[in-house]
Amino acid sequence: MTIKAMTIGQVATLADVHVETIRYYQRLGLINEPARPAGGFRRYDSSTVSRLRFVKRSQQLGFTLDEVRNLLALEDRQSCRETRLLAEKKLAMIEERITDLARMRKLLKTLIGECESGKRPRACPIIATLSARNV
Amino acid sequence: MTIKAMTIGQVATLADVHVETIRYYQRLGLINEPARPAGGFRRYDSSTVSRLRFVKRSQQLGFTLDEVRNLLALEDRQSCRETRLLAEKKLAMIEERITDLARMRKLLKTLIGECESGKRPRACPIIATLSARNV
DNA sequence: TTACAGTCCGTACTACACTACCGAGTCAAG
DNA sequence: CTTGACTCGGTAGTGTAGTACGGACTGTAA
Repeated sequence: MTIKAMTIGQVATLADVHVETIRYYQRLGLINEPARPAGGFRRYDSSTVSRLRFVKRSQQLGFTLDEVRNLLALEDRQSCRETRLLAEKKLAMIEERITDLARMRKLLKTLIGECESGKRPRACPIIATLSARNV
Repeated sequence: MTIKAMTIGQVATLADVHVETIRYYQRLGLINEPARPAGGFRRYDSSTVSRLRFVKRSQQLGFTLDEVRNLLALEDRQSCRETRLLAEKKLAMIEERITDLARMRKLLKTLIGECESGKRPRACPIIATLSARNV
């Protein structure tokens, strides 16, 4: 629990983000901005680092920054139920996207397979399919 | 095979895209722009409609417009081998993306499951995981 | 002929998550 | 006390795929 007075650059290094990213998050209201002591540099403690890691982990789970803002609010309010609802919504979106991609994968595989096996000697099956009047 | 002299709006309707989209594709060089007859309106034939459908189908397969440009060039050159290579590259990208999403799905499911079963009575498991020092 | 829908052309704006750049100011080491 | 790295604050640009808008012009039907 090192709660030091760090500069923005040190926070950035610890959280493995760019300084500009921290400023950007501050503009978005994801990270709070300490008061500036009479023209000097702002000082941050390790809670900012934690907060940044929270954001990054949430992004890895597929949450947008807008959704992360909600998650952070829920963290503050300790609202487990609402958090779960958000997570369920995100899960549904991810599953939809996987279904889409699986469909693309299937068609691409079919086309590549036909190409390799040389089933259609004259025309390229991929181009032919893309040019077809109805798919 | 109706090869009429259509306006851009008619082409748009037939290809089920917006007029602005056609103009945008023309700027990108995906669709060629007929000469404008002395201040009048440009006229298009059905090959433009086919081309637009080619673009849309390619997008449905996950190709970006930049990649579609390549595909269109390959269509013109009838290069089956290069087309297949492009398709294989795209397939690999899609599979990678699916793997990523499957990982997200798994973690989200776990977290939601823990939340529902109330295994951890005090803290929300989702928030707790996002706040954790290491994931 | 006149009304009005459609076209032309350019610019600007949308979303998303940053990244780049600038001049001016500040902090810390030597 | 100087030097150099860092910070501040703001604006502007990136990539992707369009969408919106506005003024001027044109084509067509009544």
